Amino acid sequence: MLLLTGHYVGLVPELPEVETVRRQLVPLIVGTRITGCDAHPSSRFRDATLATGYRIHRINRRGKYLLIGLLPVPPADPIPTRELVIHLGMTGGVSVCSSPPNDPYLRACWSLEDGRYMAFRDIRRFGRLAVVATGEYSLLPTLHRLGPEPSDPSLDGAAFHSALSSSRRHVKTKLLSQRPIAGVGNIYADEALWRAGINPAARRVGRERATMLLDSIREVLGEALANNGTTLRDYRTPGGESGRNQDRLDCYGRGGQPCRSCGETLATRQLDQRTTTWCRSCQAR
DNA sequence: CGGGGTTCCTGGCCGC
DNA sequence: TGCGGCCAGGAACCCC
Repeated sequence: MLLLTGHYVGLVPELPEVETVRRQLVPLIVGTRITGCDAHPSSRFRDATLATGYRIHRINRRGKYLLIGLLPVPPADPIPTRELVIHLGMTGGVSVCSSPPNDPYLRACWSLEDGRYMAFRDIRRFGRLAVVATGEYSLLPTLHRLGPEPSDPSLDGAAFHSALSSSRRHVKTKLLSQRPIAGVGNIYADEALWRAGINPAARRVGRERATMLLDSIREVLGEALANNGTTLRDYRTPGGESGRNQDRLDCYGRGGQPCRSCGETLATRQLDQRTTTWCRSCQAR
């Protein structure tokens, strides 16, 4: 029987979805030792085998990256801890199951000491994983230079405004870069910009509006997390439920439909190679 | 070092 | 019904 945690198909996992997966995984695998691994030969996945022999002692998250803490067995001194870093990409998902999965999209499968398996499946292979020395992220440039977590109390309006002011790129593109703040992808960028009334193509955002945008990002991500994430197609939690946030989206995916604030038809266009939906009236330049 | 463009993938969907 | 073509999209990567 397959127990799925974060089995995403056609969904872009952003911070709330990755955090949902993290919370589901903690009680299932923390404390367990990895005894073996089969991995897809692609450089995106073959590092999975390097986790063999380690014990999983914690699961953290930074932005959209899952950070699975590994302790050597037996413990060494000093302890050379490592981390299994997983990015779900667009269609990646992690599952824990009691028999070997038979799945054409399986990219890595770790056997656990208690006879279970942890599997990473990823239809489109946009995900990737790596095993690194703890905190050593130089081979993962986006993680290496990742902005603060939305929950970071030191991230205030002034700091966010400063981070947004360091270049003249479109504000939405800066959000997607993961530099001003970690974990925002296309869905929640559109949602937060709509809520804050900021045009996605703005290149300068004043101090006051930057504070509003930061508040909107925190609200949007928090509400999505409370709803177990956004399901656009086939995401299922271990109990087989969908996330519930897709019904709450006000902007993303609603191009051509009326703005829920003013009634104007929402517009859609490509902005820096990303589909972008916004309200020409509420989010005027 | 920043920014712009390209690439990786495949199921789902649309139109003929 | 079948099929070609297009779309979604995070982040690495390459080049200027």
